[in-house]
Amino acid sequence: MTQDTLRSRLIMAGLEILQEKGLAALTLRACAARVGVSHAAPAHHFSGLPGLLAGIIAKGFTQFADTMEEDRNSAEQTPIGRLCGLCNGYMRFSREHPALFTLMFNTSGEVDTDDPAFCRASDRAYNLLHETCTPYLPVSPQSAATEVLVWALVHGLATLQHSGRIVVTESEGETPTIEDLLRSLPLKLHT
Amino acid sequence: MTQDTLRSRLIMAGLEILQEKGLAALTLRACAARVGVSHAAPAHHFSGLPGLLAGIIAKGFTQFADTMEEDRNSAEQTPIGRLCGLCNGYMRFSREHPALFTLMFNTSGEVDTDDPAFCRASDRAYNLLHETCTPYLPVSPQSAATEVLVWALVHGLATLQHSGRIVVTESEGETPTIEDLLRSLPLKLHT
DNA sequence: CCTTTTTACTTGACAGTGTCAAGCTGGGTG
DNA sequence: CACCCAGCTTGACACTGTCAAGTAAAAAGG
Repeated sequence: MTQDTLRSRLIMAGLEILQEKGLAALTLRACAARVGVSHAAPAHHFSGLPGLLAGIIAKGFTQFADTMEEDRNSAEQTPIGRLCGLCNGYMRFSREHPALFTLMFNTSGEVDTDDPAFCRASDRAYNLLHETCTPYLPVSPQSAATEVLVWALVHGLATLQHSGRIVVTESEGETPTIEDLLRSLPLKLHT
Repeated sequence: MTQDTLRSRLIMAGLEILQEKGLAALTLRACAARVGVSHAAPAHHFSGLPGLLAGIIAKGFTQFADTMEEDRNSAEQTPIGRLCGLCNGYMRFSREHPALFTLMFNTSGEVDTDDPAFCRASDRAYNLLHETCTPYLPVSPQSAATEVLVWALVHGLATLQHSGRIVVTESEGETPTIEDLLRSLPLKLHT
Protein backbone atom coordinates (compact mmCIF):
# COMPACT_ATOMS: atom_id res chain seq x y z
CA MET A 1 0.00 0.00 0.00
CA THR A 2 1.20 3.45 -0.82
CA GLN A 3 1.34 6.18 1.77
CA ASP A 4 -1.91 6.89 3.55
CA THR A 5 -1.74 10.60 2.91
CA LEU A 6 -4.91 12.42 1.97
CA ARG A 7 -3.39 12.97 -1.42
CA SER A 8 -3.02 9.29 -2.19
CA ARG A 9 -6.37 8.46 -0.60
CA LEU A 10 -8.06 10.93 -2.93
CA ILE A 11 -6.41 9.32 -5.93
CA MET A 12 -7.53 5.88 -4.76
CA ALA A 13 -11.06 7.18 -4.28
CA GLY A 14 -10.99 8.57 -7.78
CA LEU A 15 -9.90 5.24 -9.24
CA GLU A 16 -12.66 3.44 -7.35
CA ILE A 17 -15.33 5.87 -8.49
CA LEU A 18 -14.08 5.56 -12.05
CA GLN A 19 -14.31 1.78 -11.87
CA GLU A 20 -17.67 1.63 -10.13
CA LYS A 21 -19.65 4.49 -11.63
CA GLY A 22 -17.78 5.65 -14.70
CA LEU A 23 -16.22 8.84 -15.90
CA ALA A 24 -19.22 11.11 -15.45
CA ALA A 25 -19.33 10.35 -11.72
CA LEU A 26 -15.72 11.37 -11.17
CA THR A 27 -15.90 14.77 -9.50
CA LEU A 28 -13.78 16.55 -6.96
CA ARG A 29 -16.60 16.57 -4.48
CA ALA A 30 -17.35 12.88 -4.93
CA CYS A 31 -13.72 11.99 -4.24
CA ALA A 32 -13.69 14.19 -1.18
CA ALA A 33 -16.95 12.72 0.10
CA ARG A 34 -15.74 9.15 -0.36
CA VAL A 35 -12.61 9.87 1.64
CA GLY A 36 -14.68 11.71 4.22
CA VAL A 37 -13.29 15.22 3.97
CA SER A 38 -14.87 18.50 2.97
CA HIS A 39 -15.45 19.40 -0.63
CA ALA A 40 -12.61 21.91 -0.76
CA ALA A 41 -9.96 19.75 0.87
CA PRO A 42 -8.52 18.41 -2.41
CA ALA A 43 -7.51 21.91 -3.46
CA HIS A 44 -4.73 21.81 -0.83
CA HIS A 45 -3.11 18.78 -2.47
CA PHE A 46 -3.83 19.29 -6.13
CA SER A 47 -4.12 22.35 -8.28
CA GLY A 48 -7.83 21.93 -8.77
CA LEU A 49 -9.50 19.26 -10.83
CA PRO A 50 -6.80 19.12 -13.53
CA GLY A 51 -4.26 18.27 -10.85
CA LEU A 52 -6.36 15.52 -9.33
CA LEU A 53 -6.97 14.04 -12.75
CA ALA A 54 -3.24 14.12 -13.45
CA GLY A 55 -2.68 12.17 -10.23
CA ILE A 56 -5.32 9.61 -11.12
CA ILE A 57 -3.97 9.25 -14.64
CA ALA A 58 -0.41 8.84 -13.37
CA LYS A 59 -1.57 5.95 -11.19
CA GLY A 60 -3.51 4.64 -14.17
CA PHE A 61 -0.43 4.59 -16.38
CA THR A 62 1.47 2.72 -13.70
CA GLN A 63 -1.20 0.01 -13.59
CA PHE A 64 -1.31 0.08 -17.39
CA ALA A 65 2.43 -0.50 -17.66
CA ASP A 66 2.21 -3.25 -15.04
CA THR A 67 -0.50 -5.04 -17.02
CA MET A 68 1.45 -4.87 -20.28
CA GLU A 69 4.70 -5.94 -18.66
CA GLU A 70 3.00 -8.86 -16.95
CA ASP A 71 1.34 -10.16 -20.11
CA ARG A 72 4.48 -9.62 -22.15
CA ASN A 73 6.67 -11.52 -19.70
CA SER A 74 4.27 -14.43 -19.31
CA ALA A 75 4.01 -14.92 -23.08
CA GLU A 76 6.20 -17.03 -25.28
CA GLN A 77 9.64 -15.39 -25.16
CA THR A 78 10.16 -14.75 -28.85
CA PRO A 79 10.04 -11.29 -30.44
CA ILE A 80 6.58 -11.81 -31.88
CA GLY A 81 5.36 -13.63 -28.75
CA ARG A 82 6.46 -10.78 -26.53
CA LEU A 83 4.90 -8.22 -28.85
CA CYS A 84 1.59 -10.08 -28.87
CA GLY A 85 1.74 -10.39 -25.09
CA LEU A 86 2.33 -6.67 -24.69
CA CYS A 87 -0.56 -5.81 -26.97
CA ASN A 88 -2.83 -8.33 -25.28
CA GLY A 89 -2.06 -6.50 -22.07
CA TYR A 90 -2.93 -3.23 -23.79
CA MET A 91 -6.29 -4.63 -24.87
CA ARG A 92 -6.94 -6.27 -21.53
CA PHE A 93 -6.35 -3.06 -19.62
CA SER A 94 -8.68 -1.12 -21.87
CA ARG A 95 -11.33 -3.81 -21.34
CA GLU A 96 -10.95 -4.08 -17.59
CA HIS A 97 -10.70 -0.36 -16.90
CA PRO A 98 -12.78 1.33 -19.59
CA ALA A 99 -13.43 4.61 -17.80
CA LEU A 100 -9.84 4.99 -16.66
CA PHE A 101 -8.58 4.17 -20.14
CA THR A 102 -10.84 6.83 -21.62
CA LEU A 103 -9.62 9.37 -19.11
CA MET A 104 -5.98 8.52 -19.74
CA PHE A 105 -6.12 8.93 -23.49
CA ASN A 106 -8.66 11.69 -23.66
CA THR A 107 -6.73 14.57 -22.18
CA SER A 108 -8.76 17.24 -23.93
CA GLY A 109 -7.05 20.07 -22.15
CA GLU A 110 -8.62 19.82 -18.71
CA VAL A 111 -5.79 17.75 -17.29
CA ASP A 112 -2.35 18.92 -16.22
CA THR A 113 0.04 17.09 -18.58
CA ASP A 114 3.10 18.65 -16.99
CA ASP A 115 2.67 16.70 -13.76
CA PRO A 116 6.00 14.91 -13.18
CA ALA A 117 4.44 11.67 -11.91
CA PHE A 118 2.21 11.62 -14.96
CA CYS A 119 5.19 12.05 -17.30
CA ARG A 120 7.20 9.36 -15.53
CA ALA A 121 4.43 6.75 -15.63
CA SER A 122 3.50 7.65 -19.19
CA ASP A 123 7.11 7.37 -20.33
CA ARG A 124 7.47 3.98 -18.69
CA ALA A 125 4.47 2.64 -20.60
CA TYR A 126 5.85 4.01 -23.85
CA ASN A 127 9.29 2.54 -23.20
CA LEU A 128 7.76 -0.90 -22.82
CA LEU A 129 6.38 -0.61 -26.32
CA HIS A 130 9.64 0.80 -27.62
CA GLU A 131 11.72 -2.02 -26.12
CA THR A 132 9.44 -4.71 -27.41
CA CYS A 133 9.68 -3.30 -30.93
CA THR A 134 13.48 -2.95 -31.04
CA PRO A 135 14.11 -6.46 -32.44
CA TYR A 136 12.34 -5.38 -35.62
CA LEU A 137 13.46 -3.40 -38.63
CA PRO A 138 11.43 -0.30 -39.46
CA VAL A 139 8.58 -1.23 -41.80
CA SER A 140 9.25 1.91 -43.82
CA PRO A 141 12.19 4.36 -44.15
CA GLN A 142 11.15 6.26 -41.03
CA SER A 143 13.07 4.98 -38.04
CA ALA A 144 10.06 4.94 -35.69
CA ALA A 145 7.80 3.27 -38.22
CA THR A 146 7.39 -0.10 -36.52
CA GLU A 147 6.49 1.17 -33.08
CA VAL A 148 4.15 3.77 -34.53
CA LEU A 149 2.50 1.08 -36.63
CA VAL A 150 2.04 -1.24 -33.67
CA TRP A 151 0.96 1.50 -31.30
CA ALA A 152 -1.56 3.02 -33.68
CA LEU A 153 -2.93 -0.43 -34.46
CA VAL A 154 -3.42 -1.61 -30.90
CA HIS A 155 -4.61 1.77 -29.68
CA GLY A 156 -7.08 2.14 -32.49
CA LEU A 157 -8.46 -1.34 -31.96
CA ALA A 158 -8.76 -0.81 -28.22
CA THR A 159 -10.48 2.53 -28.67
CA LEU A 160 -12.89 1.34 -31.34
CA GLN A 161 -13.86 -1.81 -29.46
CA HIS A 162 -14.18 0.09 -26.23
CA SER A 163 -16.59 2.58 -27.77
CA GLY A 164 -18.65 -0.20 -29.29
CA ARG A 165 -17.83 0.62 -32.91
CA ILE A 166 -16.12 -2.70 -33.45
CA VAL A 167 -17.95 -5.45 -31.63
CA VAL A 168 -16.06 -8.49 -30.49
CA THR A 169 -17.96 -11.46 -31.88
CA GLU A 170 -17.92 -14.71 -29.98
CA SER A 171 -18.06 -16.78 -33.14
CA GLU A 172 -14.68 -15.34 -34.18
CA GLY A 173 -15.33 -15.94 -37.85
CA GLU A 174 -15.59 -12.24 -38.56
CA THR A 175 -13.56 -10.04 -36.31
CA PRO A 176 -9.82 -10.50 -35.91
CA THR A 177 -8.04 -10.20 -32.58
CA ILE A 178 -5.05 -7.96 -32.05
CA GLU A 179 -2.90 -11.06 -32.26
CA ASP A 180 -4.33 -11.95 -35.69
CA LEU A 181 -3.55 -8.46 -36.93
CA LEU A 182 -0.05 -8.31 -35.48
CA ARG A 183 0.89 -11.67 -37.00
CA SER A 184 -0.35 -10.46 -40.39
CA LEU A 185 2.15 -7.57 -40.37
CA PRO A 186 5.36 -7.88 -42.43
CA LEU A 187 7.68 -7.54 -39.43
CA LYS A 188 11.31 -8.47 -40.11
CA LEU A 189 13.99 -9.07 -37.48
CA HIS A 190 17.27 -7.15 -37.50
CA THR A 191 19.95 -8.80 -39.69
CA MET B 1 -27.99 25.54 -46.56
CA THR B 2 -30.13 23.27 -44.48
CA GLN B 3 -33.49 24.34 -43.10
CA ASP B 4 -33.41 27.39 -40.90
CA THR B 5 -35.34 25.74 -38.09
CA LEU B 6 -34.24 26.36 -34.54
CA ARG B 7 -33.16 22.75 -34.40
CA SER B 8 -30.66 23.06 -37.20
CA ARG B 9 -29.52 26.48 -36.03
CA LEU B 10 -28.69 25.01 -32.63
CA ILE B 11 -26.64 22.28 -34.25
CA MET B 12 -24.78 24.83 -36.34
CA ALA B 13 -24.12 26.92 -33.23
CA GLY B 14 -22.76 23.84 -31.51
CA LEU B 15 -20.40 23.09 -34.37
CA GLU B 16 -19.15 26.67 -34.36
CA ILE B 17 -18.56 26.69 -30.62
CA LEU B 18 -16.73 23.39 -30.89
CA GLN B 19 -14.49 24.79 -33.60
CA GLU B 20 -13.83 28.12 -31.94
CA LYS B 21 -13.62 27.34 -28.24
CA GLY B 22 -13.29 23.58 -27.91
CA LEU B 23 -15.21 20.80 -26.30
CA ALA B 24 -15.36 22.24 -22.79
CA ALA B 25 -17.23 25.31 -24.05
CA LEU B 26 -19.98 23.27 -25.71
CA THR B 27 -22.98 23.63 -23.42
CA LEU B 28 -26.70 23.73 -23.97
CA ARG B 29 -26.87 27.27 -22.67
CA ALA B 30 -24.02 28.48 -24.86
CA CYS B 31 -25.72 27.10 -27.96
CA ALA B 32 -29.00 28.69 -26.98
CA ALA B 33 -27.33 32.04 -26.28
CA ARG B 34 -25.48 32.05 -29.60
CA VAL B 35 -28.72 31.45 -31.46
CA GLY B 36 -30.45 34.05 -29.32
CA VAL B 37 -33.08 32.00 -27.56
CA SER B 38 -33.65 31.24 -23.91
CA HIS B 39 -31.60 28.63 -22.11
CA ALA B 40 -34.42 26.08 -22.01
CA ALA B 41 -35.46 26.35 -25.65
CA PRO B 42 -33.26 23.45 -26.87
CA ALA B 43 -35.18 21.01 -24.69
CA HIS B 44 -38.15 21.31 -27.07
CA HIS B 45 -36.11 20.06 -30.03
CA PHE B 46 -33.73 17.61 -28.40
CA SER B 47 -34.07 15.27 -25.48
CA GLY B 48 -31.67 17.24 -23.35
CA LEU B 49 -27.97 17.50 -23.83
CA PRO B 50 -27.50 13.92 -25.10
CA GLY B 51 -29.95 14.64 -27.89
CA LEU B 52 -28.23 17.86 -28.94
CA LEU B 53 -24.88 16.11 -28.93
CA ALA B 54 -26.33 13.35 -31.10
CA GLY B 55 -27.49 15.98 -33.57
CA ILE B 56 -24.09 17.66 -33.63
CA ILE B 57 -22.31 14.33 -34.01
CA ALA B 58 -24.61 13.29 -36.84
CA LYS B 59 -23.71 16.46 -38.72
CA GLY B 60 -20.09 15.80 -37.84
CA PHE B 61 -20.17 12.33 -39.37
CA THR B 62 -21.69 13.74 -42.53
CA GLN B 63 -18.83 16.22 -42.87
CA PHE B 64 -16.40 13.45 -41.96
CA ALA B 65 -17.72 11.20 -44.73
CA ASP B 66 -17.66 14.13 -47.18
CA THR B 67 -14.01 14.80 -46.38
CA MET B 68 -13.00 11.16 -46.83
CA GLU B 69 -14.97 10.76 -50.02
CA GLU B 70 -13.49 13.93 -51.47
CA ASP B 71 -9.89 12.96 -50.73
CA ARG B 72 -10.47 9.41 -51.91
CA ASN B 73 -11.96 10.50 -55.22
CA SER B 74 -9.30 13.10 -55.94
CA ALA B 75 -6.48 10.62 -55.36
CA GLU B 76 -4.88 8.28 -57.88
CA GLN B 77 -7.64 5.86 -58.86
CA THR B 78 -5.96 2.60 -57.95
CA PRO B 79 -6.95 0.43 -54.98
CA ILE B 80 -4.02 1.59 -52.87
CA GLY B 81 -4.31 5.18 -54.08
CA ARG B 82 -7.96 5.30 -53.13
CA LEU B 83 -7.25 3.74 -49.75
CA CYS B 84 -4.50 6.26 -49.03
CA GLY B 85 -6.80 9.08 -50.13
CA LEU B 86 -9.56 7.89 -47.81
CA CYS B 87 -7.20 7.66 -44.87
CA ASN B 88 -5.63 11.02 -45.65
CA GLY B 89 -9.15 12.39 -45.43
CA TYR B 90 -9.59 10.64 -42.09
CA MET B 91 -6.40 12.25 -40.78
CA ARG B 92 -7.23 15.63 -42.28
CA PHE B 93 -10.64 15.73 -40.64
CA SER B 94 -9.22 14.85 -37.25
CA ARG B 95 -6.63 17.61 -37.67
CA GLU B 96 -9.04 20.28 -38.89
CA HIS B 97 -11.82 19.51 -36.41
CA PRO B 98 -10.10 18.24 -33.29
CA ALA B 99 -12.86 18.98 -30.81
CA LEU B 100 -15.59 17.57 -33.04
CA PHE B 101 -13.52 14.48 -33.72
CA THR B 102 -13.05 13.91 -30.00
CA LEU B 103 -16.75 14.31 -29.41
CA MET B 104 -17.65 11.93 -32.22
CA PHE B 105 -15.45 9.08 -31.03
CA ASN B 106 -15.71 9.63 -27.34
CA THR B 107 -19.35 8.76 -26.72
CA SER B 108 -18.79 7.90 -23.09
CA GLY B 109 -22.48 7.31 -22.44
CA GLU B 110 -23.77 10.88 -22.33
CA VAL B 111 -24.82 10.88 -25.97
CA ASP B 112 -27.89 9.28 -27.53
CA THR B 113 -26.47 6.65 -29.90
CA ASP B 114 -29.93 5.54 -31.02
CA ASP B 115 -30.58 8.78 -32.88
CA PRO B 116 -31.53 7.79 -36.44
CA ALA B 117 -29.62 10.63 -38.14
CA PHE B 118 -26.57 9.70 -36.13
CA CYS B 119 -26.80 6.05 -37.20
CA ARG B 120 -27.31 6.98 -40.86
CA ALA B 121 -24.33 9.33 -41.02
CA SER B 122 -22.15 6.97 -39.02
CA ASP B 123 -23.04 4.05 -41.29
CA ARG B 124 -22.25 6.08 -44.39
CA ALA B 125 -18.75 6.84 -43.08
CA TYR B 126 -18.19 3.20 -42.27
CA ASN B 127 -19.39 2.07 -45.68
CA LEU B 128 -16.84 4.32 -47.36
CA LEU B 129 -14.12 2.43 -45.54
CA HIS B 130 -15.75 -0.90 -46.30
CA GLU B 131 -16.04 -0.17 -50.02
CA THR B 132 -12.50 1.05 -50.32
CA CYS B 133 -11.23 -2.14 -48.71
CA THR B 134 -13.24 -4.59 -50.82
CA PRO B 135 -10.56 -4.93 -53.56
CA TYR B 136 -8.32 -6.58 -50.99
CA LEU B 137 -8.14 -10.09 -49.63
CA PRO B 138 -8.44 -10.43 -45.86
CA VAL B 139 -5.00 -10.17 -44.25
CA SER B 140 -5.91 -13.06 -41.94
CA PRO B 141 -8.61 -15.78 -41.89
CA GLN B 142 -11.21 -13.40 -40.45
CA SER B 143 -13.29 -11.95 -43.25
CA ALA B 144 -13.29 -8.41 -41.84
CA ALA B 145 -9.58 -8.44 -41.13
CA THR B 146 -8.44 -5.90 -43.71
CA GLU B 147 -10.94 -3.20 -42.92
CA VAL B 148 -10.42 -3.68 -39.19
CA LEU B 149 -6.66 -3.45 -39.72
CA VAL B 150 -6.95 -0.27 -41.75
CA TRP B 151 -9.54 1.30 -39.51
CA ALA B 152 -7.69 0.58 -36.28
CA LEU B 153 -4.48 1.85 -37.82
CA VAL B 154 -5.79 5.15 -39.12
CA HIS B 155 -7.99 5.75 -36.11
CA GLY B 156 -5.20 4.99 -33.68
CA LEU B 157 -2.80 7.27 -35.50
CA ALA B 158 -5.34 10.06 -35.67
CA THR B 159 -6.18 9.75 -31.99
CA LEU B 160 -2.58 9.56 -30.81
CA GLN B 161 -1.45 12.49 -32.93
CA HIS B 162 -4.46 14.50 -31.98
CA SER B 163 -3.78 14.03 -28.26
CA GLY B 164 -0.14 14.98 -28.73
CA ARG B 165 1.27 11.56 -27.91
CA ILE B 166 2.73 11.14 -31.36
CA VAL B 167 4.12 14.40 -32.61
CA VAL B 168 4.31 15.04 -36.30
CA THR B 169 7.89 16.05 -37.00
CA GLU B 170 8.59 18.40 -39.86
CA SER B 171 11.90 16.76 -40.65
CA GLU B 172 10.01 13.56 -41.52
CA GLY B 173 13.03 11.41 -40.79
CA GLU B 174 11.40 9.90 -37.72
CA THR B 175 7.64 9.70 -37.84
CA PRO B 176 5.84 7.92 -40.65
CA THR B 177 2.68 9.24 -42.24
CA ILE B 178 -0.48 7.20 -42.58
CA GLU B 179 0.43 6.70 -46.22
CA ASP B 180 3.85 5.27 -45.27
CA LEU B 181 2.18 2.83 -42.91
CA LEU B 182 -0.56 1.78 -45.32
CA ARG B 183 1.94 1.11 -48.09
CA SER B 184 3.98 -1.06 -45.72
CA LEU B 185 1.03 -3.39 -45.16
CA PRO B 186 0.95 -6.73 -47.01
CA LEU B 187 -2.30 -5.99 -48.84
CA LYS B 188 -3.13 -8.35 -51.71
CA LEU B 189 -5.76 -7.82 -54.39
CA HIS B 190 -8.51 -10.36 -55.03
CA THR B 191 -7.43 -13.15 -57.47
C1' DC C 1 -65.74 34.73 -36.62
C1' DC C 2 -65.05 32.99 -32.23
C1' DT C 3 -63.33 29.48 -29.20
C1' DT C 4 -60.22 25.90 -28.06
C1' DT C 5 -56.13 23.39 -28.36
C1' DT C 6 -51.54 22.78 -29.51
C1' DT C 7 -46.99 24.26 -30.43
C1' DA C 8 -42.80 27.11 -29.41
C1' DC C 9 -40.74 29.40 -26.36
C1' DT C 10 -39.75 32.10 -21.75
C1' DT C 11 -39.17 32.52 -16.93
C1' DG C 12 -37.87 30.89 -12.68
C1' DA C 13 -36.38 27.50 -9.74
C1' DC C 14 -33.49 23.40 -8.19
C1' DA C 15 -29.50 20.44 -7.30
C1' DG C 16 -25.08 19.75 -8.75
C1' DT C 17 -20.31 21.24 -10.32
C1' DG C 18 -15.31 23.69 -9.67
C1' DT C 19 -13.18 27.45 -7.49
C1' DC C 20 -12.11 31.06 -4.40
C1' DA C 21 -11.91 33.71 0.20
C1' DA C 22 -12.18 33.57 4.92
C1' DG C 23 -12.11 31.19 9.26
C1' DC C 24 -10.86 27.60 12.45
C1' DT C 25 -7.57 24.37 14.77
C1' DG C 26 -3.95 21.94 16.48
C1' DG C 27 0.96 21.07 16.53
C1' DG C 28 5.65 22.83 16.07
C1' DT C 29 8.94 26.87 16.63
C1' DG C 30 10.74 31.20 18.26
C1' DC D 1 4.04 31.79 26.36
C1' DA D 2 3.21 33.83 21.93
C1' DC D 3 3.33 32.88 17.24
C1' DC D 4 2.48 30.97 12.98
C1' DC D 5 1.37 28.10 9.62
C1' DA D 6 -0.09 23.85 7.13
C1' DG D 7 -4.46 21.26 6.76
C1' DC D 8 -8.93 21.40 6.66
C1' DT D 9 -13.86 23.49 6.99
C1' DT D 10 -17.44 26.68 5.90
C1' DG D 11 -19.72 29.55 2.95
C1' DA D 12 -20.27 31.87 -1.13
C1' DC D 13 -20.09 32.55 -6.32
C1' DA D 14 -20.95 31.63 -11.19
C1' DC D 15 -21.80 28.06 -13.99
C1' DT D 16 -24.05 23.69 -15.66
C1' DG D 17 -28.49 20.54 -17.14
C1' DT D 18 -33.20 19.76 -16.10
C1' DC D 19 -37.81 20.42 -14.75
C1' DA D 20 -42.47 22.94 -13.88
C1' DA D 21 -45.29 26.62 -14.83
C1' DG D 22 -46.60 30.42 -17.60
C1' DT D 23 -47.29 33.01 -22.13
C1' DA D 24 -48.18 34.21 -26.78
C1' DA D 25 -49.28 33.09 -31.18
C1' DA D 26 -50.63 29.99 -34.63
C1' DA D 27 -53.60 26.18 -35.93
C1' DA D 28 -57.93 23.61 -35.55
C1' DG D 29 -62.76 23.05 -34.95
C1' DG D 30 -67.41 24.56 -34.91
